[in-house]
Amino acid sequence: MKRPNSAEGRVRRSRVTSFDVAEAAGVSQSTVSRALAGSPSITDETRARVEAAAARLGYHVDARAARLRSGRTGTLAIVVVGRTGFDPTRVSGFHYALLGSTCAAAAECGYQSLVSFQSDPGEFGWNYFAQGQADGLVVMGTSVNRAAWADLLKTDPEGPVAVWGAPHDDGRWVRADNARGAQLAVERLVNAGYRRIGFLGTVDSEHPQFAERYQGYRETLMHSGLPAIEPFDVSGADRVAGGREAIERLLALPEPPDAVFAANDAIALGALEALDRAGVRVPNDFGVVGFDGLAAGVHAHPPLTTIEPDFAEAGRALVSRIFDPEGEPTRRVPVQLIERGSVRPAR
Amino acid sequence: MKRPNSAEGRVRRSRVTSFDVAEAAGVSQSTVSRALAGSPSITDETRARVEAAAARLGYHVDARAARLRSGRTGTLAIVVVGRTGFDPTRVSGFHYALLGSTCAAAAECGYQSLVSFQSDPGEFGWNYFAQGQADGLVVMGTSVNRAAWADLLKTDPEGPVAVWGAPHDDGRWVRADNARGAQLAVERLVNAGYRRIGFLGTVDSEHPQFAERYQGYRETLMHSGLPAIEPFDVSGADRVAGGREAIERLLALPEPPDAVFAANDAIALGALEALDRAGVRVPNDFGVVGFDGLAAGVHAHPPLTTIEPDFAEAGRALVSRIFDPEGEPTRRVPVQLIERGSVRPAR
DNA sequence: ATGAAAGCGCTAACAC
DNA sequence: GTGTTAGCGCTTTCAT
Repeated sequence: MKRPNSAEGRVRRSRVTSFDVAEAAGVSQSTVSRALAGSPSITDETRARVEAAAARLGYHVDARAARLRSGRTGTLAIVVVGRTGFDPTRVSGFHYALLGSTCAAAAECGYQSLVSFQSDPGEFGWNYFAQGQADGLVVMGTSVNRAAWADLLKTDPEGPVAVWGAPHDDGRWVRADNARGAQLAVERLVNAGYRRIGFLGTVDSEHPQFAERYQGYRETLMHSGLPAIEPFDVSGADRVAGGREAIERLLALPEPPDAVFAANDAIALGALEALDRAGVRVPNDFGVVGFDGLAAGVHAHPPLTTIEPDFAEAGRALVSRIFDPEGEPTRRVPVQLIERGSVRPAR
Repeated sequence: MKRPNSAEGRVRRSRVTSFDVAEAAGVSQSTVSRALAGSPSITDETRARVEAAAARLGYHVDARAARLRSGRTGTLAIVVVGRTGFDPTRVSGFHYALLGSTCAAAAECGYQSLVSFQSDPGEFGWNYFAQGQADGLVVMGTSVNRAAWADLLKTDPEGPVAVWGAPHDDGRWVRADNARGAQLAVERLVNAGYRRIGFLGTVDSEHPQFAERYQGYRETLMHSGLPAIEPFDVSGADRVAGGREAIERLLALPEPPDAVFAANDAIALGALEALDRAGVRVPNDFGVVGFDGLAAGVHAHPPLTTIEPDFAEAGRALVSRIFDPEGEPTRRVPVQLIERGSVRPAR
């Protein structure tokens, strides 16, 4: 049994290698590798001996060597895209939750998660494949960072990629079931007896998620025989402020709505603030439903009723788009109405 | 120039290697390595030639090989510890913020972040060093997960470790400046004219952070000539519910306090709810200060005044404990009073 | 079912 | 300042 790694009889090897385990277990080094990798062609008895020896010596497979040799990394790269010019880690609670779920989903598949927060040109980097750092890439973040999404599209890393939040449809996206969410939200408002239901959020091609929610809002209202209203624009980076301002414009109308479906929870939270300030009683005189299931909504006044995507499923959908590209992976993540308190009881 | 990696003249190499770049640039492979690694012993002219060739061929250093050879990984492992029995990714916004800041701090030092969420025995794993997966380990999370912290202590991974949230003092901790935070909070309440100021939070050896905050609370009150009160216990996994219940007990007292410093924002948020429900007007008749700077506090009713640690510094402190163990790294992260609205103006 | 041998692509020690 | 050489520790053929 040759041991190319070191001369026999040295005082102390710095690291326990598979050769040490092989020697201790009385097998060859390749048997150690196979036994520990769970190869079916190894006797239970041999495997037990190898495992015992490994445990005794405190041996652990060196991931660096395993990766170099096998070409795989067992790692999923996750990039969280923030708003240009802002601290890249100050992303919304929604993206943190989605990040967590994606890490968990990766772990379920035996993958580790390499996480990076990026918001500015110059710090963009999707090059995980060429550098042998990951076997897959998930990019999630705000659609408003045009530069980041454009850069991703341009770079087009050659490896499996899944995306949440991109303003473009390049076939790698996973999204909430926005149509269904809008339907749940609007039906709930209708059933509560609100009669003029508005939509808070910018609707254009750069906000496909919002556009889908608006579309669902329109269709559901039509089915209910109620009028859909032109969306109240919420532009600007600060969604909360945007929600506030939208409500101010809305209340100044001759015939203001008596409820809104907000394109997301940040907008809804701003709306709640402005309504409170204007003395409008929520939910009695005005209903609000958000979208995202933000934790902050729990402590709002009143607590925000919202549409929450199934985060665990969202993580799994992103991961499965990458590691089971054959299977028909979910692109639409199921959503749920979370009753909290910004909509009065159904009639 | 030998190319052990492949016979010359093969049809197509699957991967561009440093040998290809060397050939294209007319230098040796090791010069390519040095040039791209930024070695100072390479001429600007040579480096330029190498970089041009690398760019032309689309070459990128293979991290797997570089790591195997150098023994380093350029990676920081970050473990987020959640509550036993709960979804490991449903951790508080505080820990998500700290996670983000730590990733950012690691990136500042040129390190990548390998993130993992762990909450249950059986899924614990701190073994990043033996497996050659990371050069450092940051563990952060809730002190209530006894099993996790005990397991970390027992396993004692042999490599640089830094910790936030552990109930034990093993010399690797980084924490908020809890004493200073408590002082800022209590002084603010005193200046607003509240006269019976309570503390919401369990104070025992398993909650060193809370104990430090209580200690700071006591000392500041003494300096102000006001009475300190025995802490209102907040046990149970759900801090928000705990805060609610603590307020109920507090209000039932013959001489209830007229303000509280809550050991953290979750407790404070629960307190705010219970006060609202009881018809106590905050901040006019009752002051509340929290701790953590939770985003949810912004939308509470009223918005929660709180003590916020400098997250960016917290991340840097954790990372520097690992990568500059020589320098005297910050163990106490500075805090700041964030005025929001749950304390009335100072007199 | 196991062993022998061949590298994965790079960094670093050593020469010059 | 650059070239030569020797592995890092493993997985994976290919034999047997």
